[in-house]
Order: sequence, then C-alpha cells, then structure tokens
Amino acid sequence: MDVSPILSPLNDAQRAADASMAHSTLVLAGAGSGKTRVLVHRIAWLCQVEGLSPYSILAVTFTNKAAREMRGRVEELLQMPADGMWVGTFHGLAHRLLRAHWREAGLPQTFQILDADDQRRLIKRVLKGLDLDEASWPARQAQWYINGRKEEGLRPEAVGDQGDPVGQQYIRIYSAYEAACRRAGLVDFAELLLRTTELLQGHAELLDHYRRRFRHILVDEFQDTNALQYQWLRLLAGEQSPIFAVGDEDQSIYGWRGARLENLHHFSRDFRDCELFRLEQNYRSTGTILSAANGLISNNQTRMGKSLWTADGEGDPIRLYAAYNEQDEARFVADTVAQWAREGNRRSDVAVLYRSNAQSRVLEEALIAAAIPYRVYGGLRFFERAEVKDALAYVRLTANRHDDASFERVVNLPTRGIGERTLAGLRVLAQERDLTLWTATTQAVDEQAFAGRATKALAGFLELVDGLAQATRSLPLHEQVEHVIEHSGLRAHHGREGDEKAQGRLENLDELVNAARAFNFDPQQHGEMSRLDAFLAHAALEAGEGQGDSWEDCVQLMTLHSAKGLEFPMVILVGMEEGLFPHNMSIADPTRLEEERRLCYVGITRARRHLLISYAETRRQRGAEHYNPPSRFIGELPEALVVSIRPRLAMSRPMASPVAPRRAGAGRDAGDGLQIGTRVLHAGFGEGVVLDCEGDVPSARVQVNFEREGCKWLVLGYANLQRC
DNA sequence: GCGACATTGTTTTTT
DNA sequence: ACAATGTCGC
Repeated sequence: MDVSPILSPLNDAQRAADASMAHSTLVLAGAGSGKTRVLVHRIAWLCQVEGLSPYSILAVTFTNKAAREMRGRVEELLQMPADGMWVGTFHGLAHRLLRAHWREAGLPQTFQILDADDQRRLIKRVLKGLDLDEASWPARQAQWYINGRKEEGLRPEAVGDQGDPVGQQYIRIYSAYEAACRRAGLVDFAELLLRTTELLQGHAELLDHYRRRFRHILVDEFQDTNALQYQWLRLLAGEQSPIFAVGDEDQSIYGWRGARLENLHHFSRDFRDCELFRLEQNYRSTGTILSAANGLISNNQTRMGKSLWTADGEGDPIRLYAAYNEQDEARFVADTVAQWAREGNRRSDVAVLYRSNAQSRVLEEALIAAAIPYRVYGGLRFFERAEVKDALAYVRLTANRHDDASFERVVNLPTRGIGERTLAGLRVLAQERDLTLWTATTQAVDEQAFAGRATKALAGFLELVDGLAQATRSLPLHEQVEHVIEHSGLRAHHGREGDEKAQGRLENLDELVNAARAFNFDPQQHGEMSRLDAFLAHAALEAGEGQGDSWEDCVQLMTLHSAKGLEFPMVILVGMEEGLFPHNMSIADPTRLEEERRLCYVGITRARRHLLISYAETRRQRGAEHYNPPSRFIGELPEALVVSIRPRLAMSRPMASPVAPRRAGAGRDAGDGLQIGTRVLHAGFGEGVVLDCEGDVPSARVQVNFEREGCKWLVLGYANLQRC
C-alpha cells in the first residue's frame, strides 16, 4: 500500500498525529497550522492504512459548511465517494439518530424542529399560560435558562433547587415548556442532543450497535464543545472507540453560549491512553502577523501555552489608522480596497472584520458611495426570514397538524378574523383537556364553543389546512410548497402591501420554491423520512447560508465570530476601541475579557499577508456621540510591528459642540455637502479630512486635517476642495 | 380585530 | 438611531 499521498504532504508534527496509534488523540492546532488537513488525512489514514471502511467513521463538526468541506476533501484524497461515512454537525447527526429511532426516543414520527426564534415564541406563550408577566420573566431569560439546563444534561426534575423561589419558578417554566413541546411534537436544538443522549443511555442494544459501528470518532473545533456535546461524545465512544479531537484553546470564542474550554483540558483525563500533539507551524501568515498574534494572546493568563511560527518572511508591518470618526474609518476602508483593486488584486481577497453587526452599516454606505461591490455575511439567513418561516409553518402543519408553534404562527396570517380573544380561549381549552391547538380547535368548532363568527373563521382555517394537505399529498416537493404559498393566501397577502419590501418578500417566497426544487433528497442519509420532512428539517438545521448572491468580486464584510475558520490575503480590523472591542459587556469580567482577546487573536490570524487596524476617535453609538480610547488590544501588539499610516495630530480630537453650541444643522455641513469626516483633496496641501466647519455658505470656513501639513482652517469659497 | 403611535432595549452565533 | 415590540383608539 502506497501511503505517500496521505503522509507526504504533511509536516512532521501533522504526520505524527495522523499516524498516531494511541487510543485517544488530542491535537492542539494553532491557527493556520493545517487543522482541517490533519483531520482529512487522518480519515484517509484510517481507511487506507488501518483498513477501516468509511462506514465505520464518525466525524463531527460545528457548522454544516465545515462538514461539507471535510467530506469533499476526504473524497478528493481517497479518490472515491465516502457515502457510508457519517460526517455532520452535532445537531445534524443527532437528528439523524432520532429520525431513525423516533419510537425508542419517544417522539412522534412527524416531529418538527424548533429554531431559536420558534423556541422563544413558544416560551413566550408558555409564560403567558403560567400567568407570568413578561417584565419580570423575559422570554429570552427563560430560553437561556432552559437551554443552559439542557446543555448540562438536566431535565426539570433533575435540576436541584436550593429552595430559592426564582429557581423554582424557572423549573416550573422549564417543565411547562417541555410539556408544550411534547404535546406538539417539537424538538429544539438542545433537545436534539439531549434526547439522543438519553436514547442511547436508555437503550443498551442501540448504544451497543452504534458503538460497534463507529470504530473511530473524529471531532473538529473541540474547544467549542459544550457539556452535553462532551457527554454525547463520551457515551458514543465508550471504552472501545478511539477518538481523535482537534482544537485550539486560543480560538475559543463561544464561551458565552455554553462552550467549555475545560473540555479540552479534561480530554486526556476522560479519554484513556491519550497522546497529545501540538501543531505550531503556521502556513498562512507572515512573521509579523504571527508575532502580533503571539504578543497579543500572551496577555491571557489561562492557557496551556503555544507559540506559532512560520518559515515565511516577515512581510509588511501592521498598519494602524486613527480615524476621526466612523465615517472617516469607513472611507478609509473604501479607499484601501479601491487602491488594492487598482493594483490588480481581487476585492474578494479583502475581509473587513468588526465586533458587532451594527457596524456594517456605515461601512456599507461608504462602499456604496465608492461603487465598491461588497458582501455582508451573517445577519438573518434565508430560512430565518419571517415570510419564509410563515410559508414553512403552513407546510409544517400539513405534515404535522399538531405542531402548535406553526399553528400559532399562521392561524391568523393573513388575517382571517381569529383574534387574541379567540386564541386565548383555544389555549385554555387545549390546556384544560391536554390537547394540541389543532385538536382543541376541532372540538371547539364541533361544540360551537365560541361566537358564530369566530367559529366560522376557525372552521375555515381547519378546512384550509386540511385542503392544502389533501391537494398537495401527491405533488412533488416544490409544487407542494408552491401550492401552499398560493392557496394559503400568503402570496396575495404580501402582494397587497405593494411597497418595496413586500416585493422582496415575494421574491423570497419564489426563492423558497426554488430551494425546494433544488433540495436533494438522499435516502441513505434521510432514512425513512418523507421528502417533505427531510426538507423541513433541512430548513431548520441549515439556515440557508449560500442562498442567492452571485459570485461577483466582492469585499467580504463580517463579524469576527463568523470569520473563524476563514483566511484572507488582506484583513482590515475596524472599530478597535475600548467599549466596542473589547465590548463593554465583557470588560469587567476577566474571563470574558480573555475571550474578547481570543476573538481579537482570531481576527489577526485570519490575515495572510496584510493586516490593517483602525479605530475611530469619535463614534456615534445608539444615537449618542462616544469618545472611546483605542482598544487595549492595540497596545498589546509589539510596538515594532505597527506603523501609524497617518500621524496623529495634537488637534485630532477637537472638543465638540458642548463648548460652542451651534444652530441646529449648522456645524454639521458646510454647504457643498462637505460633512465632518469627509475626505478632501487640496491642490497645495494634498489629502485631508474635514474636522469642523463654521459660518454660512458665502463665507463658510472648514477645518481640515491634512495628512502632510496638519490642521488648517480654509475659506471654502477659495480653497477649491475636492471630495475624494 | 386591526391599524396607528409609544416604548423598549439593544454582543457575538450555530444548530 | 433604530428596529422590534406593546398599547391604544376605532
């Protein structure tokens, strides 16, 4: 057997890890050290050298994208399809197990998945049902509590209440929520994992079967596992299945949603005969970028420690730009990208990374003004849009009439005269008789429990859904979806609104039909599920990243979180100010501050060749002007690696209006559309940024901070400034 | 029951 | 600032 294609592209450390004979293997892989490559080649090694069938391999990732990439690369390396191999996200794999064993798991065959939004809405209803007012019991809080308990593997009855009334109330909420899910056949994300864990714990023969089947388990991004995922893995691996985990403590950025970095530290204790490998050679970035990353992360106290190095050269210094305000910063980004493109580079090789989504707006405006195409990642994805979810709710009801969450969503959409009063009556009825809303409605109609008009409306809704189910039963999937959109009245509903946004919603509905048409049903993966159920699960589990959007050469805009796992020749890290990054919510707590620092580390290590950092001295945040000092993280970079690309002037932070109040509107705009922060070109002084302006049009003066000459006041009528 | 105004709370995100 | 809710009058 020629193993050279598997091992020869690897360096010594990677090769040692991939050929490890230890029972458990933990690979601490720094950013850009070939993490995915090690996983892919390990699978190839197992198949070709140790002679395992792909059928007996289980590989777990956190995102669908990572799962797809892994499967693709394994197939490429092995030169054959790896159909039998289970590769997927924790949730995707758990879902698959639950579909295969719904009976043993105690679920209805048609169980539906709740996404985070569905879950919150359902919890809201449960809170109402318990007569708790929303002010003291916010749904978000309850959601956080419930998911937290599930991720600890705890059911309501297992949660210990220390006699504290708030805790007891939460336990009540948790119980009521569980009952609501059970009645309606609904499963939230955390439930997928918890239910699977319990399924395997409670059914020795099933556990035994899967333990025999999965002779080897691989896990990506191990630092992001939560307690339940860790438990799930231990259970599935048992004593006999070797486990191969890859992770990086310095890239743990999801602590706030339950990820436990400790899992990485406990690995060698909990999985027997463990061998540890470190990958520290980086193949991505220049020496400068790595030194900056190392310098920054060394400020974190709680780490095992690791230092990246590269055989590559030093490369460019890191450029630091002190913007006057957020508009100036955005313009700097646009200018930089324009310059980069002018030099013959691709715009898509540039990523602009920010801490929070709200920051994308100014950037987008500046890019539009400069006619630079861009693409924003994140935000709400296709299957999360309200109109799409509405349509899917109808479809879900045709598949499972008892899906209360979907029932509530569309029972009066478009409005058909079923109001809050009627609905409240229905809920009471359902509660009293322990029925789903659908059944309760059927009985209410039979018994004429409500006023004539309401009863008629309810009967109309029941008929509508039954009719939709009837009519679509034997249609192909996309025609089912199309039929439902048409005959539920949703299309007409959005058509009536007639504004620009409604147009977009209609397009999304069309796109949903397309998505249904394009959905490929894989009997091997979906087992005995119907095509429709498989599509609905797909919509819930894969929010629909790649939908739409052509492949134009676009600058990439995204949050630091969504940049994890990606790399770009040029990275611009914007908004590096105290309070923004590190975020205000995290500054006081050392643990969270360290996570912010890791987030910064992730951002820096995305860059291959060029790294630019900027901050704004003034920024409008939630309506008010803020003067945040530069981020402490800037100061933590080795000074020698950073150059300021515009010398900061003593005058660079002029005091704003409190000292010299101006007439409303004046002071913002010096006629000519020159606003504070506008970049201008002067024939003699070169380029600069408008800092201030005063007076009215004939004698207006502006203060400009020139790159070469410093700060000057100019009379607008004579200066002949050009915007640039 | 429904549309027009006030109030509210604002990290990060995948599944 | 601003979107996403909740309350009020018809």
